[in-house]
Amino acid sequence: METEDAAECSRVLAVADGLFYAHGIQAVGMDRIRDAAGVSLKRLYRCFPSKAALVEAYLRTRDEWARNELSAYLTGIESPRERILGVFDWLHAWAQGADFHGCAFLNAYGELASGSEGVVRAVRDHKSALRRYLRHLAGTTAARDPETLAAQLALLLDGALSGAHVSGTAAPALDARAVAATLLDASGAGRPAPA
Amino acid sequence: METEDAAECSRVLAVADGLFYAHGIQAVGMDRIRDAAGVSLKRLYRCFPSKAALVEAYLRTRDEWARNELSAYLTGIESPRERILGVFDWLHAWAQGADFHGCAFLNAYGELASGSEGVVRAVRDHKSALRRYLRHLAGTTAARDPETLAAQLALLLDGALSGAHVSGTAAPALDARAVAATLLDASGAGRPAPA
DNA sequence: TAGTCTAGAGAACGCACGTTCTCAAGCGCG
DNA sequence: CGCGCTTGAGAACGTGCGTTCTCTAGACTA
Repeated sequence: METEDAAECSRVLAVADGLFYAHGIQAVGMDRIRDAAGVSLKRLYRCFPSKAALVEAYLRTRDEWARNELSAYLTGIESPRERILGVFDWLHAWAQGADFHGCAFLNAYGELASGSEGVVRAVRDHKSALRRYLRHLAGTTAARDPETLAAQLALLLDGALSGAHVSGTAAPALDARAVAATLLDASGAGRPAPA
Repeated sequence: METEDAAECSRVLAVADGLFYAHGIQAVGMDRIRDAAGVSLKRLYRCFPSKAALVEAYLRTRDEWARNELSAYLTGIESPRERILGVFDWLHAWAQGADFHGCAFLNAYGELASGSEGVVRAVRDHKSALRRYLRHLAGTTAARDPETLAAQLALLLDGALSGAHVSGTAAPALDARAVAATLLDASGAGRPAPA
């Protein structure tokens, strides 16, 4: 029953994740989550003591999801340059899906930044984790200044996410890819990584 | 009284603009706007028949404000290249101000996209107007593909706005400026504009 | 079988907020 | 002076929603 509870809570979280991401957090009430998950409110509140707790769990889930998806997508790509460009290919593929609704973190930030300290923390944590990952990727190239390169790539990612979301097309991901290629060319990243 | 009414409505709009932008649209109720503007609810509703109408007026105001500010900032800069880089200098200056809270349109989109057709239209109108302006600036350079350059600059702008908002620093604007410089160098924009 | 404990379904509560209504005060006009 | 119209301030209403409470039905135990 311990494990049953955990499984149920996971299912609730998965349902909430889908609804929050698709329709926004404020637009989805606890009743709707209850109906979609097929549990009673009592059980729902046993899993997550408040909507705020559920929202934070949702953001943690999204963070893990994005990082797992991205690193899985990049697995097997040998060239550092191609791995970085692959970030934008991944985004392009994601943005083409019918279930794409932009960056869950930027959305949550816009909805709840004023009034929820936990959300602000979760968003910043996610962005800095992503930044570290890009820094890591930049470090595998011969770029003269990997830190700056990572900041610029993060910028492109945010811009492409916003642009794709608002415009409803995946084109900004390709624009961002082209910009990244230009940056890599200009940064000296074309040469093999230093020892 | 015609003009008095108009002046009062303008004042209401200015107050609403400040509150909406600083705290978010959902977080600011009509009562708060009434108190801050010092008018009765009746007069408020005479100026704007609903909160939705007020929000749309707010977005139109912001659109005009941003475009006027930007073009004023760029006035007098002769070099096409410097004018484009100036866009990011302007953003950097804006983002350093205490009253900076990111892009009003991206914020509104995140808050209200699901459930307000008018907001979606206003956001897209603003973004495409900005895009046309960047396209115009790109056209004054010798860039081989001004359309693509404009798309890339728009991307940088969105990314820098998001990044500056979430991080609470103006640094992303400078990152974006550096990327823009690299793009201009790579696009052939350094040469004088073609006849 | 009788008693007790649990869980589920949904009603109920409290609050926030957009919008409308009430009521009284002020002011022009016959 | 007296009548009606407008205005302002705030109460009131309806709704939505997060959270809690109630009531009933079933299961387990002695």
